[in-house]
Amino acid sequence: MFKIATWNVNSIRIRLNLLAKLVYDEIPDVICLQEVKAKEADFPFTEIKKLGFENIALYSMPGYNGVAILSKIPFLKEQKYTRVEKNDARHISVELNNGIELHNVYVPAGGDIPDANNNPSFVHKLNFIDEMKDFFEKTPNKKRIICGDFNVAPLDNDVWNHKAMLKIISHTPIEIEKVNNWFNCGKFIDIIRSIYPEPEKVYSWWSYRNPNWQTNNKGRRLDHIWCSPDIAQKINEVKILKSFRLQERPSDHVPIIAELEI
DNA sequence: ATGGTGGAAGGTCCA
Repeated sequence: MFKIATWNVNSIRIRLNLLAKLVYDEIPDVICLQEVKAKEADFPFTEIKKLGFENIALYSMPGYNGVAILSKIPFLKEQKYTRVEKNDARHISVELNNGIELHNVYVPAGGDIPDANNNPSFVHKLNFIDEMKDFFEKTPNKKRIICGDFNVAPLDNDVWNHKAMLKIISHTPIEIEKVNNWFNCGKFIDIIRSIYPEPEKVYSWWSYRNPNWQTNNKGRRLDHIWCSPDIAQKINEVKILKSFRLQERPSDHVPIIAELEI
């Protein structure tokens, strides 16, 4: 049995109490965090080790971005990746000693204007996704999990209104095409949708800017867990922990849990 | 019809 969590925490230091709740409630073996927003010297290694995660792989920078893998399972190897020629701290991987190669990815949000000619952030996002596809195409592996905040809601029911969202970054056709190319290059399985297939609406993020987020429920499924075909038939359970959005000082993303038999 | 909120920093930038 292998239990993995992925969560965009939007600052690890602010979210330590909720991280502890996640650990106590779900007892995951591995937690992938995005947007830790703390440089190495400010990262709460001691507190996280006290929660039972002795193995920590961190790729971070001051202020923005930053990804971490917290694990009860030792690492055989870890790697940080420079993406689109920026030391942006958005992609880290570890080889777990249970044979799984685990990638934790934070795809750029891409700004507000859905036009590559007028928005360098959007270009950066598109190039980032292309680079992910190239990377995974060139380095096939049969026991692989890729998870994180991809900042793209690829399916119609990953957003509250498919048609209304087509011009909103995270659901534009060009992003969806690129994410699909990435997805298809490894014949990956969308672990979340394998348990909650369309047309069910599935969201993992609700904007901070909407105080009525619960009533309006205009969420998006931006966070993903994919796996290679070899481990796909052994998915026991997937949970999207929406209650974390109701806690005091929540992240705008909620944790996602997947339990696999490996 | 632009703003709404949150976080890191201690300016504004980013989401």
